[in-house]
Amino acid sequence: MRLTTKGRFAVTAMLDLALRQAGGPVTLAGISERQHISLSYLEQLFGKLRRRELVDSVRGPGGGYCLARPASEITVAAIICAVDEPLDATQCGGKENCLDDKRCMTHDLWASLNRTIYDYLSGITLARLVEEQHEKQRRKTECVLIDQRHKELTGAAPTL
Amino acid sequence: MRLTTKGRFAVTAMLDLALRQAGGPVTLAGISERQHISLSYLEQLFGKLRRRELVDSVRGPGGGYCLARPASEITVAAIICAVDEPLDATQCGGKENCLDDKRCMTHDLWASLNRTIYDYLSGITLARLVEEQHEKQRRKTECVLIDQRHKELTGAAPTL
DNA sequence: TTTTAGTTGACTAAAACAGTAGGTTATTGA
DNA sequence: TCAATAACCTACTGTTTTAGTCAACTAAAA
Repeated sequence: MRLTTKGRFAVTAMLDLALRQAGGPVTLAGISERQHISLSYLEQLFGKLRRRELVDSVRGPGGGYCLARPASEITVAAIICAVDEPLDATQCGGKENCLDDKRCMTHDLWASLNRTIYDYLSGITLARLVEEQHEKQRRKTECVLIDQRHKELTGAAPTL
Repeated sequence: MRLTTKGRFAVTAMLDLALRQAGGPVTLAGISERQHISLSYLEQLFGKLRRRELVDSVRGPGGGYCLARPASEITVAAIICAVDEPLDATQCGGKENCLDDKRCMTHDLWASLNRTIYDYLSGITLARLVEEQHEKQRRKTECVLIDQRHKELTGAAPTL
């Protein structure tokens, strides 16, 4: 499993989508604006995400993309694998033809590393990321409320 | 932390070095031949490894490279970080200037992912890889001996 | 039928990857 | 002292990936 910025873009975009899909299909133009990812690049990424059936598309006005499955069934690993297509892992592609009297030391190392990363990312769903995001939002709101209350008590006019 | 084949080359080369350094400095030419990595590419990689003080060099005939520290104190993470220089992690480089009213969702995700991978690779030392390699060798030798013994018992001439 | 928005393909600049070429310096040992 | 060895260094090459642009097209809604 390769780890580059491409995967991060895809995850960021999917998270944005997950956070907003309650209000119907989400347009790439919107994601592009909010997350500062070029529209055309998003088009490429979502082409792959659609082919891997992680998202569904709706054309025409009011259209956009929705998650093809519940957010709880979409993992970060799946997203990264979808866009980072050649998940080259051990050079010899799992086969042990990297031999030459030594049979490719580090083969086991990379296979194992790959597994660890994949397992970790397979355990993280979009649903969980959404929840964390909401949690963060909640904490922020709380601070604002406490701040307002404090100002009321100390006689200052509450800020709009 | 980025994960590409470059890091794998470096780890493979360092493992080769660790396995042979008992017999004095190891030449890049030797590593190049055994591991099928181009000599000039190795020179680039070892330039970085030397600057990060993971290896020491000895010039002149009989020279080569040695580990700068005991193999038990050199981790795979250190090797990868040494050659994959820009260990760009969260785009915003750890700072939270990726804000824009949302403060870069996925920031936490990537920081956390990065940590997981780094921690995993920090737990793997060259010494452990060397040990695993020896273990593998031992098993292979065992098989050969058993095979010879079997042939002796069944009357076949032992193979040279 | 015009607007919206996805779909596709070709193309591009810049960076990273992997390797090449050609030189220099330091050390050894003949 | 001189030749061989091997590290060291710089610049250059070709390929792939990254990130993005552009233009044409299709489906659906208003």
